[in-house]
Amino acid sequence: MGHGGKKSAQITWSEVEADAAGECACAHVDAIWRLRQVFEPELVEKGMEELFRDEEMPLVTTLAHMELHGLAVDTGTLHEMAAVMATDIANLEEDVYKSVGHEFNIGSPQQLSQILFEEIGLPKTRRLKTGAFATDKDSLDALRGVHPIVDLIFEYRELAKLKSTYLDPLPSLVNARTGRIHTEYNQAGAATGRLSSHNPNVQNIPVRGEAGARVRRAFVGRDNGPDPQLLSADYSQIELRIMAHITGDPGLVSAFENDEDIHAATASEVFGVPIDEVSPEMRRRAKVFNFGVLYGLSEYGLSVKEKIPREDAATFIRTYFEKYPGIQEYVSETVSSVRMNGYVQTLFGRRRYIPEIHSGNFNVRNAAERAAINMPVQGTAADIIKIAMNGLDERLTSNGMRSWMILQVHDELIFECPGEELEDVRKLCLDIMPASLEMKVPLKIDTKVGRNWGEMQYGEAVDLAAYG
DNA sequence: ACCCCGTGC
DNA sequence: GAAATGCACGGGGTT
Repeated sequence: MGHGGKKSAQITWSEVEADAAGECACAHVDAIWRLRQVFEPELVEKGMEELFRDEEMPLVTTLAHMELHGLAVDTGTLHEMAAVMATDIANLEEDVYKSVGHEFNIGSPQQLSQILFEEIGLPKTRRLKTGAFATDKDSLDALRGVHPIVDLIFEYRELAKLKSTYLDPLPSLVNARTGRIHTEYNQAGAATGRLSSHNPNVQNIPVRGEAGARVRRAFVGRDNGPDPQLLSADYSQIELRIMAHITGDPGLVSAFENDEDIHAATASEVFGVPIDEVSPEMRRRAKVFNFGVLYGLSEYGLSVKEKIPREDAATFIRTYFEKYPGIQEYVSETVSSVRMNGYVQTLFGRRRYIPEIHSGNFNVRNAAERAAINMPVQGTAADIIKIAMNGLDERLTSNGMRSWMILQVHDELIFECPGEELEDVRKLCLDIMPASLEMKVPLKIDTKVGRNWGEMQYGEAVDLAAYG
């Protein structure tokens, strides 16, 4: 919904004369009808009319319901947090200036580079296009412990980011009439078929870290009372399950069929130990492999990220593909297919054209290959949740329920429910969400409930009676 | 308008 | 031999 643009200096419909508005609306309808004459045959020819008719068109209504209903935020909490954070940030700035000997703009990457690497003389990082040295997280991570200013920068950045991106803008996005936040979803914003969200972007609200979790707690149920009113249902490991389904790789499929911890199972395979002897470090590393393969991670990228010799990274990747040969096959077949056809597609026929695959530029071409490898997986996940959203919206409406689907965060749906409907909505989710696609592996749904988005407890474990 | 950086999945 | 993990949005600095 919405026009999806970032910003526009337009007047609103309420300021337009009724006659002029009618004229304009008719012109739109006429234009859309003529566009249909052009695009409908193309959809048919490409085998995408079902995707369009049964998935995307119903989603227009579903998203409209979500946007119009909106969600409640506790603006009091946001304002308090912003005030506390302002003094924390001021104190950190003072500490930084004292450490350097003078004031400067910590938020300016150029000035910060000058201070850290020229004035203080810290070991230089990679050079940016601008000539300055990189001050991003990974670069500064290597300098922790070298000088006390590094930790101060990290603390400053964390708080400044949260305040400027979330705490300060959110209260002003509360609609005066509804008292709620009404994000706009862009249905055709992402090249893979994912949704995007803006005004505000509800798909990148912090979740990690103590300060970040506090921001999430400001997203509350309608009454903002002690009783849980929010229900979250998310697809567990949906992209790796799709990878298992597409590739049919026996190791991956059997891990999911047996409901194993997938990263532990991968660690067990790659490191050659029984699954109950997998150490936390081995599991963490296997998780990097599993996510890396979805994005086309290279041996160089792995060696940098894991701080291991390139040869070791190469060995890991080779072993990984030996254990999951179906994945290796998928990667090479996808790349040759995109070269041949010029596009890749999801299991529902959604296409992404990638002309850069023929680029003469090595970098551009490699990036195109990685995008091609990722799209069918990420895009099929997007199709699956979109179809589920339509089913859920339809059922919530036809059942006459008072619960609302209010948020989508790629693999997660959030509902605002009267307490007595929580259990019914959970059952609807468990019923509908896995049903979008018949797969070689189960689609698993985890559910949580809570009084706000930051304090959610896993479904089965929660005794709803305890909440009265 | 672009760059850098950081948040989410 | 290059560059080196996919998809978004937003704040703030700089030009």
